[in-house]
Amino acid sequence: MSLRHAMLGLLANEPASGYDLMKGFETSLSNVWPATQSQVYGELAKLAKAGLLEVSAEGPRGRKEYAITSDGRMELHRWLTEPQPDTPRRSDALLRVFFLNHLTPLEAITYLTGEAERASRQHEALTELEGRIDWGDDPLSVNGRLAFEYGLRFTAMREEWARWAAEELDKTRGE
Amino acid sequence: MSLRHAMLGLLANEPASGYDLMKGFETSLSNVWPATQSQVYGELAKLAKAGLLEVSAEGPRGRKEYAITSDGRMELHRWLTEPQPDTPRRSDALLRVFFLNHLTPLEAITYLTGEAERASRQHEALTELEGRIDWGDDPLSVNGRLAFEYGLRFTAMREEWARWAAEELDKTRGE
DNA sequence: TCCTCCATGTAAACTGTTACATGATTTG
DNA sequence: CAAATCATGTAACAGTTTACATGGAGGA
Repeated sequence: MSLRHAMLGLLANEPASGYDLMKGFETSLSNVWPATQSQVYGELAKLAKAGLLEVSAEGPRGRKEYAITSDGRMELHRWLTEPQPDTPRRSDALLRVFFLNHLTPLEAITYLTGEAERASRQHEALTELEGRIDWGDDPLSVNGRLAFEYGLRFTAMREEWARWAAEELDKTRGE
Repeated sequence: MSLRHAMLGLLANEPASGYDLMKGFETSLSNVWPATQSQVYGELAKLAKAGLLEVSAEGPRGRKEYAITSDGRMELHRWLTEPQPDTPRRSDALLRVFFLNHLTPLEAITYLTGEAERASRQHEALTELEGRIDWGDDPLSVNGRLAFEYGLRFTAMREEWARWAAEELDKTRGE
């Protein structure tokens, strides 16, 4: 149910078309809340119908620029400040860990070192991306940096854990 | 698409009914792959139809016990060893971070310290749970311990990050 | 003219959540 | 006999993904 809030958040900075929003989802938000074009256009219509957005301008090629309404801002604020539940999240990667005993010890260790490498690659990709981004003083940059740091810490943690887990299995294997 | 693999994984240890599986989803797998009763019964039927499971026994109250077939084991093995993509994951919590500039600095800091507290509570809940579990030598325990350690590291990382981020915002606020 | 980018939408399939509905068996 | 537990299923709805479908505008 957060796609709508991602869209409200982007439109709270400036009015934009569905096409413009897609660029936001493909770049800054791609690691946090990916969305498809189908979803975005569908949700724009729903949000406009609900009065949280309105068409603020029309351009060539049927372009419709949407702006957030004051109801939309209220909803965004409500979402940002509502009490958060302690959410359990799904994880493919961890699910596999539960069933590692159905592999040979060697295969299991291969899986875990693979995980470590994936995390490491993601960490590197983030570091590289961080260097390429032109960080400014604008709000999206300030918040983007916080999210970035989260990504760095998360990938580092995952790599360390996977290496540790592989070693644990390796120990057991010897017995 | 991993519900089916969670079910195959559980049934690869021992045959079970839908009701039995639900206990697995509510306990060991609850933090990794929650599932509802509706899903489980529906998927059992599909898996049986696809030949990955078969009804191995029937009991009182219409109980049907399912066992994994060799096709099912092959599919489980394939899933465990297939190359993993570097998956982007959705995160409500991080999405909010991107839009923190639409709150007052004080509200934003409140959000982040709230995040820290949630992470801390989850960490404590895990530590407490770890003590209560009767860890054995069975495969689920061995792998469960690895997953547990992941949870502990993850919640610790999240708390540290949120405290750091709150401080960052606090610095900016002073300027 | 051709290619790329801009731009919007619809339809089908799948996954997941919540609520509803039913009834047998065991235990206190 | 009442309550808890065992046990299975269906229906409606919400969110996501993939594929399809169309066409205008601008630049080389």
